[in-house]
Amino acid sequence: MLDKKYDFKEKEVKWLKYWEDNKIYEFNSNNKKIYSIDTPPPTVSGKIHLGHIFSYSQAEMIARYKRLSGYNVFYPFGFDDNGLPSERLVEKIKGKKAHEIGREEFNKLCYEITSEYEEEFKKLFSRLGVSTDWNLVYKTVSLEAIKISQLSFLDLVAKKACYHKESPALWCSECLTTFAQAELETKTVETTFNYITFETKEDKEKFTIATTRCELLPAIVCVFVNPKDEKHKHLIGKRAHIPIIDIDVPIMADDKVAIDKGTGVVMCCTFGDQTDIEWWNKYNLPLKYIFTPDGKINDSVPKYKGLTIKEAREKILEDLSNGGYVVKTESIEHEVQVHERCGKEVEYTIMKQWFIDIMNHKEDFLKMGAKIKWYPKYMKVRYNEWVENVAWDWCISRQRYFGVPFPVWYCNKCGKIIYASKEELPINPLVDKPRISSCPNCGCKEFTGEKDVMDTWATSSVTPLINMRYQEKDNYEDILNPMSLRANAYDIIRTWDFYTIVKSYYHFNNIPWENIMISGFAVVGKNEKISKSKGNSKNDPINIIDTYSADATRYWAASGKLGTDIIFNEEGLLRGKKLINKIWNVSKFIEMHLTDFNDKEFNDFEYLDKWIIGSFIKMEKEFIKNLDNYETGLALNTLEKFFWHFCDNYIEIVKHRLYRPEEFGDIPRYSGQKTVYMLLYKFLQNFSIFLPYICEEIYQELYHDQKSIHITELKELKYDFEEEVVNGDIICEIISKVRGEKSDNNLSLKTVVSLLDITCSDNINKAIKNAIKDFKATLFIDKLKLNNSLKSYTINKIELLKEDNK
RNA sequence: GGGCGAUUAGCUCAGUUGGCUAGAGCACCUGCCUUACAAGCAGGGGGUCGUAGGUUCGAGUCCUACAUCGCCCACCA
Repeated sequence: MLDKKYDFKEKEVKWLKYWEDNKIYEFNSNNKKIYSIDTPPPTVSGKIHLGHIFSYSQAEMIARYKRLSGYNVFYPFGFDDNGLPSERLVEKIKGKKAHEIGREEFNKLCYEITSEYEEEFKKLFSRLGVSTDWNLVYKTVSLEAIKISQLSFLDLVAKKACYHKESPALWCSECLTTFAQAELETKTVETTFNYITFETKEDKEKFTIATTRCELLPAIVCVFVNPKDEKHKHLIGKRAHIPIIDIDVPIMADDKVAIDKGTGVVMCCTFGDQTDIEWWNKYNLPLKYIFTPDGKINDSVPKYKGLTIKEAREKILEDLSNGGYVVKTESIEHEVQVHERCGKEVEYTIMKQWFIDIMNHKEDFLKMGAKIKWYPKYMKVRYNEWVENVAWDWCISRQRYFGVPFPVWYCNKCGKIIYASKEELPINPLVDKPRISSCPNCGCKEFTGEKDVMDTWATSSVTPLINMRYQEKDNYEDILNPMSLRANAYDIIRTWDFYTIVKSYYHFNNIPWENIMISGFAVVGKNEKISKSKGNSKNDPINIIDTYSADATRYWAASGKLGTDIIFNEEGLLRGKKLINKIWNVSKFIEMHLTDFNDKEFNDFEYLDKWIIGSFIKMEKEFIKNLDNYETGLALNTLEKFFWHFCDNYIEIVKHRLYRPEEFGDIPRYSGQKTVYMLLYKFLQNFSIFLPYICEEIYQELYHDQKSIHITELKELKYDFEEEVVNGDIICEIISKVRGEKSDNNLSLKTVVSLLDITCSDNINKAIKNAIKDFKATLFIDKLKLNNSLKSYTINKIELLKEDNK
C-alpha cells in the first residue's frame, strides 16, 4: 500500500540508488533505433547554480521522452575541465597566477581541483534525476579526449584548414593569452573623450584629434584624414607632430575615416583597435609596441615606462593638459570590448599562432546551419548573424598551461613544423620527443615542443567525436554521425554550436546533429542572471532540492517556453509540490479500489469512462506534439491541466460506482476500475518525464511490469470515443453549473437536488441517459426531468433540498 | 546604427495555421471538514491583450509605424 503521505526525502534517495544499481539508464547497443544527445559538458569552474539545473533539465526530459518512445537513448555526460576557466578557478583558490606556480605544479593543481568539483556536479545532477549513462561520462582533460582533440587538429592541418602564422590577434593582459573573437564581450564604461592639439611639422598648422586613449600617443604611426574632407584634406602628405612624445608621423588619406566623427582626424597606432590593424596591413605601416604582455608601458617609452595602461592614460593626459594641448575633455559612456573570462579590456598583439580557417568557408557554415533544425526557429538567426559578422579566423593558441597540447615541435634551426603522427597520440610535445631524429629540412637534431595549448573550445567543439569514441573507429561513427540532438542555452551558439559545426564540416562535410534545442536562462529577479558569484544559500540547488524535492525542482525547470528566460521564484516549486501531492493522493485512491482488480480484455465501458478515455487520447496527442517540438514546458502544461480535470471531475463521478457496486453493479464498477487503472498508468508514464521519482514509487507499487517505469514504452490508447468526448464535456459542464448553484447558495456539494429540469437536444438527451446513474449520483439528484429541444441545452430549474426543507 | 525576442489580470505566465462571452497558477473574496487530497473542493471579483493606424465578415493572433525592456552584433578616432 502507498503511504499516507509521500516522503520525498526517503523515496528520492531510494530510487536514485535503485536506478544506479539496476543500470536503468544504461546505453546498450540493442536493435532499437538510437536517439543521441550531445549535451553541454559543464565548465567545472565554480559553484553549481540554478541556471545549470534549468538548462540541463529540459534536454534531460527529452532524453526520457525518447526513451519512453522506444528509442535506445545515447545520452552521455561530460565535464569540460580544461582551459582558461579552470585555470582561473585555480588561480583564484590559490591566490597566485599560473606562471608564479609553474607549469607542472599548476597543471597538477588543476587536475585535483577540477576533479573535486566534478564529483560535486555529478552528485547534483544525479540527485536531480538526470538519466545519463554515467559509464559514458567523459572529461575534456582525459587522455582520450586529448587524443581526439589532437587527432582533430591533425586532420584539419592535413585538410589545410588549420595553419600556423604570425598574425595580429586579440590579447588579454590579465590572462596573458591570445583569445578568439567569440570570447569578446562588450561592456559599458565611463571615460573621457579628449580633444588634443597636434600641429603639422612643416608649417605648424594646428589641428585637433579626439581620442579616449591618450596612452596610445607614443604608439602612433600615422594620422589619417578622409580625402574628401574639405577642412583637412590639405594636410595630406604633411607630417604630424605628436605633442609630449615629440615625434613626427605621416598624415595620410583613407576613405574609412568618417568626416563627422570626432574631429575627422584619426590617429593610427599599433594597435588600438581593429581598424588600426587593417590600416597597418593596407599601408604597410611600421610596428610600434609600447606595452609589455601584462599591459604596462615598455622600454620603448622611457618616460612612462612601467605604468599600467590606466596609469599611463591619466599621466599622459595630465602632461598634455599641463602643456596646453588639451582643447577640451568630455565625459562619455561608451562600449568597450573585453575578454569574457575576466572582463579586462582587449588589447591586440602579433604572435605566431594556430588558426582555423573561418573566413574562407562562411558560406558553407551557413549552409550547415540551414540543414540543422533549430528549436525555436528564430535562434538560427543568431547563428547566421554571428557567422556573417565573424571577422577573424579562429585563433586556437593560448599561452596557457592547462589545455590540450598541440602535437607539434619546431626545428630549432629552421623552424620547420614537425607534426606528431596519429599513432603517437596523445602526446605532450614538452615531454615527448618527435619520432624523427633530425629535421628533414635542415638536418638539425634539436627540436622545441609547442608551449601553447589549445583553446578550450577547440576541444569542446569535438564533443560529438568524443561521444562517438572517434579514435576507435568502431561503428559509433556511423551511428552517431550526425547525432540526433544538441541542447544548450543561447549564450553559446556562437562558440560551442558554431565551432562544432566548423569541425564537423571539416572532418565529415556533414552536420554534427540533426536538431538543436536552445534554452533560455534562469534569472533571479528582473533580468538578473543567476550567477555563481551571487549564489546565496537560498538559491543553492542542493538546498532547493532538499527543501522542495528533486521532482518539484524539475517541475520548475520544465516551465516556460523554449529559448525564453524564466524567473526563479518559489511559486514554481510550490506548484510542483502541489502537483506531486495530488498525484500521490489520487494514486492512493485508485489503489484503494483496485484490491480486487484483475486486468483483462474489456470493452464494455460506461459512457463517461469512454468520455475520459477519449479526452485523454486527445490530450496526449497535443502533449506529444509539444514534446516533438522540444517544448517541455508546454507539454507539461497540457498534461497537468488535464490531470487536474481528471481528478476534479472524472474521479468525482466514478467514485460512486467504485464504492457501491451493490447499487451500480459489478460491471460498471469494473469499467471504472479498468479506466482508472489504465489512465493512471498513462499519467505516470507521461509525468515520469518530469517527475521521475514519485512516478517510479507509484509505478512500482501498482504496476511494476518492468524493472522501472523509465524503461516502459509509451503506447497510444486505441479507442475511438470522439462522440463521447463531445457530449461528455457537455455533461461535465452541466454538472459544473449545478455545483455552482449549490455554491452560490452556500451549500455543501452533497446537497440533494430535489429536481433538475433540463431542456436539451436529442444528442445530449441520449448522452445523459447513457450516463444517467453517474450523473444523478455525482450531483445527488433526486428527480431529473429531461425535455427535448433542437438547441444545445438549457437548465430550466434547479431545486435544492435545503436543511430547513427537510 | 542593424538584427532578434518580449510587452496579455496585482504577480508569474499560456493563448498553436486569425473564429463563440481572452485562459491558468499565485494573491484576494464567498462558501464547503464531500469515505484520495483543507498542501483540498465548489464558486467569485479583476484584463479597452504596450500605443497608433491598416487588412478582414471577424485581429491578442496578420501588416506598417512608434514606444519601453532584454539579448546579440557593429561602431566606438
